[in-house]
Amino acid sequence: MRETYVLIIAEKPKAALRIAQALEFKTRHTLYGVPYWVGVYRDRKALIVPAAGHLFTLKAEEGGYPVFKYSWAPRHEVERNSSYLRKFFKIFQKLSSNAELYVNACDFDIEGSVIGYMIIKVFGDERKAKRVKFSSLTREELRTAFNNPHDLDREMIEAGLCRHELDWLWGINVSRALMDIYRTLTGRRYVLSAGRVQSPTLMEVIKRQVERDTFVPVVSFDVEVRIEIEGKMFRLTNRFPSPVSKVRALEIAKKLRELRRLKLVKVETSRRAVAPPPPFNLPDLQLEASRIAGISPSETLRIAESLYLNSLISYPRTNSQRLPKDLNNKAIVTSLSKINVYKDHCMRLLRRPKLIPHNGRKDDPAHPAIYPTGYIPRKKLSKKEWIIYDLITRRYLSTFSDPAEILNLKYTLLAGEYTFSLTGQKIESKGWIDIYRYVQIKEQELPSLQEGSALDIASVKVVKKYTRPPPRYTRATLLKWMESVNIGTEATRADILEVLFKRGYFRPLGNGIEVSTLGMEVAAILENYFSELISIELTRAFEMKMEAVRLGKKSRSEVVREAVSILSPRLLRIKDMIKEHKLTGGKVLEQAVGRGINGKSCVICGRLLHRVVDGIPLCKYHAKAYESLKSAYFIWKERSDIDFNEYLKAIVKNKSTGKYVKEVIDYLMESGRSSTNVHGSKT
DNA sequence: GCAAGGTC
Repeated sequence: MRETYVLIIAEKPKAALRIAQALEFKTRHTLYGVPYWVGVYRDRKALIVPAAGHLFTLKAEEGGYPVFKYSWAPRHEVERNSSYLRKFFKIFQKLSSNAELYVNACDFDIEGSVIGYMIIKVFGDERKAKRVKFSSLTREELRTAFNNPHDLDREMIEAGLCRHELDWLWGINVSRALMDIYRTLTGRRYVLSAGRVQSPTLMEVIKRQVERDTFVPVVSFDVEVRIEIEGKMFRLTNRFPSPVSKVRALEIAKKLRELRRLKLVKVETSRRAVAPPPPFNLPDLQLEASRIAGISPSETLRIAESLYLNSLISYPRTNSQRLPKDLNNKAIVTSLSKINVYKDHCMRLLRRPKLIPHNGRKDDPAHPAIYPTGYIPRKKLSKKEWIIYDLITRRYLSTFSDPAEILNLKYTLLAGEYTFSLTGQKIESKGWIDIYRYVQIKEQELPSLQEGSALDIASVKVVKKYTRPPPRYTRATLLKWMESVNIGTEATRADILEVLFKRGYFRPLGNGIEVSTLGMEVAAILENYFSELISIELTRAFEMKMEAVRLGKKSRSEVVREAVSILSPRLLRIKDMIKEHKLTGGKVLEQAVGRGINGKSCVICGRLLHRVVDGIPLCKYHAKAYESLKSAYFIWKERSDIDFNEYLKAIVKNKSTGKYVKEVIDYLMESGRSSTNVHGSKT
């Protein structure tokens, strides 16, 4: 009889190594190029074999849509660029035949449950399977987990399978429907897509873009007072409510000019300590790499991945801002001191009795914050690899460093009933900023003045200010938004953004993102026919259903049936619409994507008519722009008393004015409506 | 070909 053994399934090679170390499995073998470890577990021979994430995926059983038939298939057979998975598939195929027991030791989350379960289901025996549960890969936790193996976590597996199925059902069906619509409209095949994460992200960027494009800057007036001390001019900060209107601002300016002098009524100094930032999690790293070096989030992940595979940094796909408790920071810092640029700072740190990191709040059950391993790069890193490595290392070193000490000096000045302040700021000790030098603290030195002294007002100016639209999204800020609403994961967000570019929904515009006409049209279809898919609420609903499945309160098939019952009629409705479009040679689909049709279009852009405002037929964007234009005029008039025509002229040349607003103004001017006060009375 | 989720 052949010797049998326990087969321990790890999620990835790195985890397999850590488990092997914790369980003291000393023998390392390789099969098909995949490492595995042999040792003794609970008095039995055991093997620890790694997967590489999901080895199986869902595959459609038929073309067309609605499609509700799918099955699990090996990923290397289904997906392009997944051939590296073949060797992992083969090692489980080979080593499963003599296994007497299977232990799923993948990360303790729903995906880990699925990764291990699918291997057991395909190659092994579900009846002879156990699950170990640990939330970090530390020796103590792993040993405890392996000493307390649980039965297979059925509900968790069901929840995981359910997540896969729901994402697949929505994603594949809606994508296929979109492609069908565009093939009918244009006669050409485009790859289009929609999904639980990508579609709400598209909508968010559109929302912001429409806000910007329909934005009308609002004017306000303020006074600016300057004083001159020792030949230098200083602008004072007003400590009284802004006058807002032109009349009021002129009044205040006049009074201040008459008063001519200010009295220094209070001198305050204060010291502020700015604590070092926490070590990086992936979103923070992506944001900083973008801010400092202009590297996109997906490229940052790719580079971090390669640094990780070369053992230079720890696991990068983490949301944690906390370093592991048992990390030997002294050894790492000692090692980093061999790299010239870090030498001095490392030496300073090493003189301390203890290195205590300034950990952040965010945590991740599976992995700690990103840190350099102390391993010195053997080959020369590429320029960008070095930037990322350097960022991570400096951030890591800074987190043990002293706070930055900032000295503030504040003067409070009085002229009549008006209070002003003037503040200076000086860095007294740089602390962590010395090593993490990407943080700028503005310094302003003030001449020293005595309380009670009188100062001449050098100038009083009435200034015009305008409100500004919210900024355009960039890859980095959009990634941060996804994180804030909790859609996608550390590993997938950046890739999903790239998908939106690849589909042609997004285009780069400067540093920012612009949504294309195609993106807007796809969004229109989603809004009209699959409204659930465009809000993050679908994710929330998924989460609640997963939770119900995980608690055994609902079955997977029940949840899947619900999804099918929502999707099915809508998909059929799309099919009907396409049929009707073809039959009538009609405009059905044009309307569905928001394009105007005969007698129902915007006079400005030709998009689908939304509303007739003041006798002008407008699409939803120009209608919104027109409304903003009208309501902002009330405020403008109150603050600066100009007529509508002057107002339009001022708005049209303001660079914050949205493009739809400018188009509305052009239309009003050309059609001769601008001289008519939109509120009814002639100007 | 289409999702989102793991990881090389």
